[in-house]
Amino acid sequence: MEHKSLITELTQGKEMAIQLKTHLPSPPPPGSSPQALIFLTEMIQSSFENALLLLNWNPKDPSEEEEEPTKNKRKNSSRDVLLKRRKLLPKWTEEVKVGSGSAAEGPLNDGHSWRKYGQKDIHGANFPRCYYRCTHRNVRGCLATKQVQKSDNDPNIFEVTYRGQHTCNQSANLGLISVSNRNEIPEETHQNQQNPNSEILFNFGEQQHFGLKTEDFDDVFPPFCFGSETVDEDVFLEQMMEPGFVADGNWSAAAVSSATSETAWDLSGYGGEIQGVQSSEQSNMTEMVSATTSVTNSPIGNGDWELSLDKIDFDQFFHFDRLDFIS
DNA sequence: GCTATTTGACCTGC
DNA sequence: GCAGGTCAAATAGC
Repeated sequence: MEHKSLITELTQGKEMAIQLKTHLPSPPPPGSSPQALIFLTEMIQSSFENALLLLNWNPKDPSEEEEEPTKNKRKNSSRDVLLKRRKLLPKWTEEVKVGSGSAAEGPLNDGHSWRKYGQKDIHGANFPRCYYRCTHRNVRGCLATKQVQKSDNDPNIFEVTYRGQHTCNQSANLGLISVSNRNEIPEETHQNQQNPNSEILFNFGEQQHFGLKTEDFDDVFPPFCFGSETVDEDVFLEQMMEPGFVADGNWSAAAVSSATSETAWDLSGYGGEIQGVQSSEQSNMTEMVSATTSVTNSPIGNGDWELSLDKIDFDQFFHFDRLDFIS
């Protein structure tokens, strides 16, 4: 009953977010970019959708418990729904290079706790693919999964495909994240020409909302924790709306930059063994993940902004999939 | 005893 | 029919 009311409320919230998007002023208010407004409304909508997803998933849903246990649980319709939802989850790929002699056979510690649930020999691949899901899946309904497979070309390289966002709010102890302004990186440097100190690149496949092929950096930028404090999302949203935050394309740098020229990726989560990561196609996000940092063009690239960022923990549903939004 | 891993079976999409 | 992805019972490790 309570559960149902909650779903009703969330559904209404989602619908209102959709309506809000349709009522966005055109042209946008001074100082605001249309992309930013659309992005925000979609963020709101996304949050509601994820909340609904979590509620529907709840394994303790009485309606599910009442179901007669059948021999073949895979026929369960709720399970089918879950599988369909899972298919729609954002997906991206990283290539992680590990040092020789490392314990890389494991799930590659990326700050989240994973539980292996399967391994499969892949046709045409020299190495099997391992399947991991979030340890907190049963407890918190976190649908995040990842697949780890050794590269055929280089056994030291693991292709890690993430799917879904962590809804368990695990705190990945990744530290500073430095991101460069895509506008400041020559096109030819978008791939494999990142700062050698921070060679973690990404492959973002599948879904595109705004064009940029990444959906979720929750793992890549695990919940965007800058410091130990929790997010003040309002502060972030408010500042994100500042003129120039989006319009000049510096938002990403400002949002996740430590404003330092040093490599800011704290890869200790990978056991400190990451030596480099290679990117393949569609690395639209590679420009966002660079050691090179420059936010000088951005009004938020000042000390005050950095200070406020110390408290920012990006919303777990924050989607960096807005190319138009960035450009 | 609890938790994680292994592995064969099952399901789904192409 | 095949390949990829997931489930879940069996097993191992603590």
